[in-house]
Amino acid sequence: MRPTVHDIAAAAGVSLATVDRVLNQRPGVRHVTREKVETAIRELGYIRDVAAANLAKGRTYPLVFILPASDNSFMHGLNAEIRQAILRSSAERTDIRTIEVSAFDPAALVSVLEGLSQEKRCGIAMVATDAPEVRDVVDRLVRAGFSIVTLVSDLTGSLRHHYAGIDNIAAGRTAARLLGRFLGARKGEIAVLAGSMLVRDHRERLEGFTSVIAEEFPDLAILPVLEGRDDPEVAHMLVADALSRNAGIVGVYSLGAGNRGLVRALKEKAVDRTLTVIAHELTVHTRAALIDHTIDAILNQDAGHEVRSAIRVLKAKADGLAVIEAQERIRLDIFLKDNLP
Amino acid sequence: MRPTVHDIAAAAGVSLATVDRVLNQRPGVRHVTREKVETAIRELGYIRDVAAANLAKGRTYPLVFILPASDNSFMHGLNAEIRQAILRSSAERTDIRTIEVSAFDPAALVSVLEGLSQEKRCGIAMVATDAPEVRDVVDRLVRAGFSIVTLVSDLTGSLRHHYAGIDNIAAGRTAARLLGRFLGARKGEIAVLAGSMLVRDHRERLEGFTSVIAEEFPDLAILPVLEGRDDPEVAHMLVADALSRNAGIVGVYSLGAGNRGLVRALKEKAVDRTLTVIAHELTVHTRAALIDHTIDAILNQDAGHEVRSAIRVLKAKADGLAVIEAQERIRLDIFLKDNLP
DNA sequence: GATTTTTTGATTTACGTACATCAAATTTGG
DNA sequence: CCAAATTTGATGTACGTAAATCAAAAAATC
Repeated sequence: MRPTVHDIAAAAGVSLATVDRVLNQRPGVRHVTREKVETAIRELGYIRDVAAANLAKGRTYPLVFILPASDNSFMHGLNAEIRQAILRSSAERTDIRTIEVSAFDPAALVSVLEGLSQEKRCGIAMVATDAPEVRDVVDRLVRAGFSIVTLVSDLTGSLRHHYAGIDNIAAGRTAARLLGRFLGARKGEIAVLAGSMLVRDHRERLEGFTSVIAEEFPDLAILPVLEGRDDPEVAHMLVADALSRNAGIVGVYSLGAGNRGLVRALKEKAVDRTLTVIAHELTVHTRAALIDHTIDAILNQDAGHEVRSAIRVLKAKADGLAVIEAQERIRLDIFLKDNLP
Repeated sequence: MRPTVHDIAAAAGVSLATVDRVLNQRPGVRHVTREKVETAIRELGYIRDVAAANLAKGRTYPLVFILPASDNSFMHGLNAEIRQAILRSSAERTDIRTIEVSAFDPAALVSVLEGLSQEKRCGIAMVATDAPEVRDVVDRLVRAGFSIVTLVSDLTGSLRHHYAGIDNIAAGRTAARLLGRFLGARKGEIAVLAGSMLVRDHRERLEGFTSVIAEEFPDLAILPVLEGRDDPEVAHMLVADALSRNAGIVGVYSLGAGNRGLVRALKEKAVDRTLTVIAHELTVHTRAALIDHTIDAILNQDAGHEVRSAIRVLKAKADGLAVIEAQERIRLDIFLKDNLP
């Protein structure tokens, strides 16, 4: 049987009340006594029964999700997963709130975070916009005792506790290798469709992609990046235009959202030529395109996993517990038409 | 706040004791009274607080893992993950035991299961050997109230509650498409290395593989399957022999274990020719081979996820709770050298 | 050494559920 | 209508922890 507070009290030769004071860092314990108790805790390998503690405290975990107000399938999916999590919140003792901020807008994000810093402590999961002022508020919040995980897009160099998202450089590299290998000996040009080069995850994907193409597939040339702003209409226009004007395009890498427009452009302009296409994010549109061979492979991050992982990590941080690292690694899913879920 | 037993009692106009009798299906409640309580439960949307209930009961979840005594990296990994789970068992209230049975031996598996049927109820996670007599015991155990999930290898047609493993047909199909696309226009023969055609997952992978090759890559011919019995030495011998005798081999699909032998054979016999190789299971050997380009892609199932998923499902079944389906889907991981974990 | 302050102990209640006991009420059978 | 059987209520204890109160002991201050 695992030891209880009673065992600790007995082992340390103190009363239950003192053990409680130590465990919950309440004042009024001499240094030496505190040490005795801490030694007993270590030696007996005591671990607080979180379930019992939560029951006694009537505890809930206040969590806030901060999301960009972007109108694309991926963000809708992420929202849906958060709603699912809210449905489970009574069983999981969470109390989840979501806040939308305008996309690509560091100032808006900063003001929301500053608002939170005035409130009582909570766990924060945020899709980070990569800017120094954001980093600063995040660091301040962490120092003030908030737990923060970045979601989908990271904020490297900050004190955030965890990143629940894929390795975007690896994703770009993987896309490049798949494209290169699928094209085999073919030479030609590659069109790259991104959302915006202001977003870190898109920059990283592109970085990974270009470096592998350059290193290992010298016969392929990458055309200037098309920035579709994750908008299907813009994406359609840009891709259709590129395909019309450049007959040497043999492959397309779409590393952002707005793939509905991409697919439409491909069906209009690329019926006659055999293009190899890799896109990000599994949605109804990309899924259909994968099945009808318009797209050859889809790289995906599982929004459900990301949300559940963020919640698990934030709860664990709030309790000062360790997480199972391997469980929280968000994997890059590669879908061909044969392994669709 | 979620409703408690007290709320149910008040709403149904009965005492706490009666609610308790209904909830824990104890005798001594008239039919009409039971209905009243059940109505109140439904109307208030009462859900038992599992944490509090487990605390009160001092409950632990007795779980048994039944594994084949196979000496390969994958099974070692699976074992390691179970040991990790055992380390967490006090926090998760599990009481995990593992039983080894000789591999590919339905009779041995049946006798272990029959032994368990004599003991008190528990949750069972088993690597199934696909045989009618196994199906029969499993069905009997399920009817007797045991929860059963199959692990890695399924037992379709049985009453098992859940399968924690990948879709092996999809895995085979995916391997075929990757190999076909990587080979591009090249024609030639494909060597397939399996463990044993007596194992369901290997049969299914082969089935998926051959069907996609036949449908979509008619220029590729599949050679008779090499059965390496998941043994590195046998695998080495078979693959080396095949490569020596057949100059037309352009690709290899290794759908079982024993890849250490495969890699050795490839390095000896295939230095001069450009083979495309797809293998299953990420181990130290396949990982190194992926990095040095001996292998082109690795298909993997995450043993850690499988074990954790099996445990979550068995616990949920024991409590009569629903599982998050999407969370329990075991995905086929595709690793190129760029997205290794 | 007396007084104040700090530290510690003892005890209680609570969280939501399980489970047991005994008494009281109700139903059933004759 | 009475006795027996069944059903229901009332109550208490337990699980492991949190949190509060008040008394007692120890340490620090003068």
